[in-house]
Amino acid sequence: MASLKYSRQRECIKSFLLSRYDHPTADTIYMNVRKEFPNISLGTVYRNLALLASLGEIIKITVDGADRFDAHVEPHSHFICKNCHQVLDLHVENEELIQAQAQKNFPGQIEGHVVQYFGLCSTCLKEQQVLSQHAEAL
Amino acid sequence: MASLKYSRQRECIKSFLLSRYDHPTADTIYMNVRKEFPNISLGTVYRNLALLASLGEIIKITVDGADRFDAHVEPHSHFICKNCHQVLDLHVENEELIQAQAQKNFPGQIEGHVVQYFGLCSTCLKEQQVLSQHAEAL
DNA sequence: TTAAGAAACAATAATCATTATCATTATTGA
DNA sequence: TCAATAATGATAATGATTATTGTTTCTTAA
Repeated sequence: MASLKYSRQRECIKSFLLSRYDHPTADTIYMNVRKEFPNISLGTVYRNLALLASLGEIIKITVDGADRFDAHVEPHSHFICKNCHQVLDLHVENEELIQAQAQKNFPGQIEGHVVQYFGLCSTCLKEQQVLSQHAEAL
Repeated sequence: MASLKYSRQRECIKSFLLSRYDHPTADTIYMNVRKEFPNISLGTVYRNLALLASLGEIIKITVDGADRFDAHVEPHSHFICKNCHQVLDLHVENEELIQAQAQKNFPGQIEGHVVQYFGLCSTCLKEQQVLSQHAEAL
């Protein structure tokens, strides 16, 4: 019961995600998987993303707007640019220590944590600097 | 232009949020504010929540499901129970240090961060322990 | 005080992301 | 090969949020 059957669509979704490091949304995944399966439906994409996430084979990243997905499951954090909204990986040394620290004050059982950082990515930072130089010049 | 006008509805939304520590959703806020303003519309609630958040007077918490709101803006983190889905406050000593740590490896400009912890709250933890004792007894 | 302009309102339609339904197709194990 | 059943594609439904519209309420300055 509840046994899992192979599906080529699911395989394709997972291998697409493994090839990407930019945390695509369900819609982006849909657009790309359609190159190989022109008739795949968006519902199938969502269904398989939920299944893969429940198996721990991918990670769902809940952010403002549409959820994003990542097949690279080694622990790491994410940086979200408030200007261009791209999601970048960010590995922080010893970040996991905060969980033990948090557990000290907390009567429940902490099983995991996620950290999201916000700000300007290097590209948008440069753009902003250029703009402020222009403003100075006036 | 773009000056802010007082509104009793906005005041009511904010004072309701100040009275609560359980991070209600827009819908919960709507239900409660209706006690004082029976004709208020859900759109007004959303509009004012967005406005207050942009002013920094409240915080929007993006979680799975509906967004939640918090008028207690002192830095603190949140714990989300994976069983009952309630959101609890959690203050972690020195948590802010991870942001400097993260900046070390990152070429952009990190301006903020949020941490969410997951697991079982103390109530659900106890329930689960009772259940597993019953299972042992069989 | 009152008329003009601006901001906020209530009501509701529209949008967007996601989930559910259902008839059909694909996979798997006997 | 064939029966059992999981997965699919198409599409309807849902839930959260945003946008639109016409009306009301403030504010301000004549």
